[in-house]
Amino acid sequence: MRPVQPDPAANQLLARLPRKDQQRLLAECEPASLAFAEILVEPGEPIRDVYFPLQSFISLTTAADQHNILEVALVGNEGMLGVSLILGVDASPFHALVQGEGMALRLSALQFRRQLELSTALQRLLKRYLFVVMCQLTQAAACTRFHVVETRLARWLLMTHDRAQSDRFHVTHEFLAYMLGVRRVGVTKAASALQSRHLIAYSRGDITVLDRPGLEAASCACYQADTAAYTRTLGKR
Amino acid sequence: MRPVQPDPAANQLLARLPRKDQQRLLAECEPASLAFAEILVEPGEPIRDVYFPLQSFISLTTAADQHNILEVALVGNEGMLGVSLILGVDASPFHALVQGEGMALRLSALQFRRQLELSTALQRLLKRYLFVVMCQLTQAAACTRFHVVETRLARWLLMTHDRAQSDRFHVTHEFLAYMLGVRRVGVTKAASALQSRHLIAYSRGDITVLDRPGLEAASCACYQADTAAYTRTLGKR
DNA sequence: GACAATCTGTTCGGTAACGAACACAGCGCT
DNA sequence: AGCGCTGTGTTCGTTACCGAACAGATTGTC
Repeated sequence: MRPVQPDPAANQLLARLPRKDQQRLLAECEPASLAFAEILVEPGEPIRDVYFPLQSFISLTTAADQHNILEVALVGNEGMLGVSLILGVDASPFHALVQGEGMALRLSALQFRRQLELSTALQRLLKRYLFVVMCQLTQAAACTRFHVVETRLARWLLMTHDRAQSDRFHVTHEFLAYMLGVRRVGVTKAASALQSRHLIAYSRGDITVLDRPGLEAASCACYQADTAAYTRTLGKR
Repeated sequence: MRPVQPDPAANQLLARLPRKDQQRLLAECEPASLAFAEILVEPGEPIRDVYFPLQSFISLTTAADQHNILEVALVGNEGMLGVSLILGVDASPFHALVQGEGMALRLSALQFRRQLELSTALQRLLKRYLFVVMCQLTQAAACTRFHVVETRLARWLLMTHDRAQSDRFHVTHEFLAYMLGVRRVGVTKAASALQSRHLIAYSRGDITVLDRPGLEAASCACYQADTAAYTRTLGKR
């Protein structure tokens, strides 16, 4: 199914690099297959590798305390994991957990730093991406505070839909509850509401997006705000 | 009361710069007196000036929608306003609103960018500070989600206490409610709980911290997490 | 001293979450 | 066929917060 030699343009950040810088970076990258629920980084721990997701996508989460977890951002083929390295800090503020399995391009922290020194275009691009991540963190804080589970769920599904590059993906209510920082019961209620409106369908962890525009209408403006920040800072394509 | 020629070391970031870089930067700075409730930046708008607070401090807020506002970070003499410029983006993800009036050192965006080019030490320092801000945003998201008003209020008071450099500062319940994203009634209830435990005293907008250790015990671990992230990434003093 | 403005305290009914527990249904395994 | 695991649905009582409204208390102004 998957290309043996992954297409670099499958990652939107890489695709935005000038040919020369792109090739130099790709020469150092190795394809990595990310398994579901794999933990790539833990906060405090030094970042060993950075990842440019192709079909995979990764949740960034934080813990308020032992049992209270919250997803604060999602990284798919539009971004990268390990941006904090460009700030000269080799730690991560988040947990990083594979949400959607698939391929990514991997680079050691050392190699990555060397590539950064060699390419001002790469620096420039990733700094701008980091700005987008900051916008997303900010948005996440406000959204989580003010919006009800159902609209937050709709938003989450949209974000995942974008990154899964498929109308179907695998997530249980239990897992969603974990990401949204609510009880499983709350997710079940919200999800069945969306289902009864024929926006999604699900069964035993398989979620299908049926009506994308409807889902956008059911979500809060935070989704639009995120994508707008992305295109505004990084440009249209 | 205030020094005519402000002491640069009153800002902890500036104090961390090597003598030479510090002097070059200070030569370009002009002292600015920030008035309460002054708006320094709005999201989307280009950043005209950056500020290094001395005794003043500034709230960074975001809006989920028209009437739902939330503070996501606080900038005092330990930080600066306008960090996003180091990412090569001259927009801000937040509103910036003066919380505590007082002096700050101001620099135009243009001058600031020039200083950045001249000083790798400044770059290095501010990148690390930006990392700290990311940690704070993350923490804010989780704290806002999971912790009750009373502990969040305690945390807010501690953060402000640090930056006000005084046991007393002026904030009404109304304003606090705005920052914490809750109703004024909720703040009144939480505040009177803290007061009845003799941790704080207040009257018509004047809040006095009576028992700092007690307040720390009443707040969530998020406060410690924030300060820990700061000292961990920027070093002890 | 009267008045207005600001700040704080209290009340009401309503709601969206919470924790805990249990019921059941689909699926794979032997 | 029977069993167990995983995922979903539902219920119970409880809690923290909501919006709205009003009451009192302090302060500054004329």
